[in-house]
Amino acid sequence: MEFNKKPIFYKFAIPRKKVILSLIENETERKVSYKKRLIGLLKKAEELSTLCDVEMALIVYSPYSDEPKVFPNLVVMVTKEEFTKKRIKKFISIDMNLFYLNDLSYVIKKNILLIRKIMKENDDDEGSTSNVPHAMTPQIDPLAEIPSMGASIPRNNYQNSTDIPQSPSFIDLLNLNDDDFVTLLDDLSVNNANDQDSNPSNNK
Amino acid sequence: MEFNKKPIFYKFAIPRKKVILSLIENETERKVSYKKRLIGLLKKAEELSTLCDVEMALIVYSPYSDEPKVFPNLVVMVTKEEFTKKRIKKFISIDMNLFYLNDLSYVIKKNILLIRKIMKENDDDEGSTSNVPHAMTPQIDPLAEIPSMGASIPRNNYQNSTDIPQSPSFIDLLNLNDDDFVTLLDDLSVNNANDQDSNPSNNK
DNA sequence: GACTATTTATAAGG
DNA sequence: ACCTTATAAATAGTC
Repeated sequence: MEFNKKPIFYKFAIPRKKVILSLIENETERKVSYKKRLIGLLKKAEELSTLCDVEMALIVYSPYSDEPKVFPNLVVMVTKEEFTKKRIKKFISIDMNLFYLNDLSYVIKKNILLIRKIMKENDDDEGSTSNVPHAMTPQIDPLAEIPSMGASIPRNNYQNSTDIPQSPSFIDLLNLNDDDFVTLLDDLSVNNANDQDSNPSNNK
Repeated sequence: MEFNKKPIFYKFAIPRKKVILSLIENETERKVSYKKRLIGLLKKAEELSTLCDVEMALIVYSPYSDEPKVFPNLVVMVTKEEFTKKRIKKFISIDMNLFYLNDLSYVIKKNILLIRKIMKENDDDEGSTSNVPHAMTPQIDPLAEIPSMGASIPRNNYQNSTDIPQSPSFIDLLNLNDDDFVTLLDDLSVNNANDQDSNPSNNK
């Protein structure tokens, strides 16, 4: 609490009531509480977003306004693909952060599923015009744990590094220009991929 | 704070640092903070939803999990139409609340815009097959202030009332069965309706 | 995961 | 509706 304000003492500023988690019956009280708590919620959302570098969308519909309150200010429908694109770009150019491997694993799994789907369609058509050679057939289960590369990639502070010694093919995968990258994600038509965390330490 | 726990004193439980609103550089610290603050944010969201009876959607994408954290638990894309449908049903069956008139004004404006749009299309086609007679042409600007009926409708506690004495045509409008009601909203194809609050006291 | 000192949010009153 | 303050609630740092 700040002490640089004038110390006027109010006789009855005594909110000692614990918050009871049920609808506030009084309408005026409810609207006042809504306004205060909306500000608080938006602040908390902004703090989480800033402090922990996560993407989020918050939409609040109230009877007090025609238009919903939206965070962030731009109405963006945040999808996992959009989030992952942003994050991996950040990951490539700024810092090699082990936690981000979860995002990469997401992309890899999505792409394996896509390849599988294309191959299955070709098999169903008895097709020979596949743009995915059968030789590429993955012998691993796309839903199985993808071996974490984190343990073998030491923490480093390379900026825009193109010559990280470990896992060159892995880096090749990341070394995409923007168009390639967008294509990589945007072509994904596999939904409900039944994703599971490949990192057991991840919290759901 | 609870006092029914054993009073063990920790020598260094001293979080006297003010929160600095910038990315937490230390990764472990960041993840710990994320977990705590996510719980806090979800709690705040639930409280606001319960206490003030608003609809909301919260989606948080983090690098710590493949799947986003979503509130409420069911992934529902909350639209103004969905929100308004729920709220007006509540409004009709539970309580005549002046604040909800804002929602009704939203529906009315949307429908006026729809009628206008249909008429305009018919005019463009020089059509004679309109399902909206030209006699219904509204002479009012749909974006103009819709007169608030709040002032003339006294607070009442009628339950499922079908004979509220005031504004019978207004009540007729509300007296829809579920199918009619869904149709009323679902047929709306007018987007970007440039809505404005009809009630000056509404906060944006 | 647990705990607590402190900061932060907010209910009630002006 | 905005300002203030006392208290409740959240959480940073530590074990």
